[in-house]
Amino acid sequence: MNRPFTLLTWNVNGIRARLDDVLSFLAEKSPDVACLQETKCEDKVFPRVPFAELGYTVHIHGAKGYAGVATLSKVKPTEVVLGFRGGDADSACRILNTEIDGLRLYNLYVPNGTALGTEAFTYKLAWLARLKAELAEHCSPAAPVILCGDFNIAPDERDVVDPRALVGSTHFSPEEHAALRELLAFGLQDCFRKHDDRPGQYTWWDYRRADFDRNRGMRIDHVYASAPLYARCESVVHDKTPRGWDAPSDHIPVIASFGGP
DNA sequence: ATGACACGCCGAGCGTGA
Repeated sequence: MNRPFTLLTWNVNGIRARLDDVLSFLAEKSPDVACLQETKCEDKVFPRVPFAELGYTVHIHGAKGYAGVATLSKVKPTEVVLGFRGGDADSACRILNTEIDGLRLYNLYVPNGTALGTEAFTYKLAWLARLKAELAEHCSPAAPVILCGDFNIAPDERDVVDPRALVGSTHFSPEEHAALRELLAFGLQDCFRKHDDRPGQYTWWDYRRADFDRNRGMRIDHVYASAPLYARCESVVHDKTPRGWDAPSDHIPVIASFGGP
């Protein structure tokens, strides 16, 4: 991407349940690339056509009723990899790895982890370690690389309401923080924190207890960039507008803007 | 402390989410 571009990442919590929201948001913001998570549908029923009509090439990696990722781009990708490279297939449909106009873009839906001490939690940590290994083997931090999506980890105390209340809980454990640190040690930086050091800047709020109205959420949707792109990042916006629409996703869209090289 | 919302499974609660 040897020109300015914008990138959207959004956990939509069901693309069919959120189709009108996503289409109107894309039509208004017109990002060059859009990474969607939790599409929750098989590829054969993914609503490709309306996105194509907005000018996007559509790549999807989905499964029935659960998880699923989609990457939409105005420029057609030169490479598309579903899941991890090599080894067993990413049957959970959590990774869509594309190369778009020289940009290596990982659209990620990191496993939830459920609770500390569960198999799902072990899987989450192993999944992050495997991603780190793949980056080390196949990518260079000197190249333009972006990892974005729903990481299901709040990086630090500014990204949660009450750190003490989360002791022993998933999404904010020392183990998850270590796994994220290890992944980012590849050579990636948090684009949001380049521009904003305030606490309480969340991207997800539970539907229950009126948590959105009380701003009781977490910042778990992130855009991480390698040095050459981090330097070009001009803004990262958490757009709360769609959360005010009828029957919204529990996550809001995050839009990162990058200037020219 | 517990439960609280929502989605998609298919036609009712249930698994999952975070």
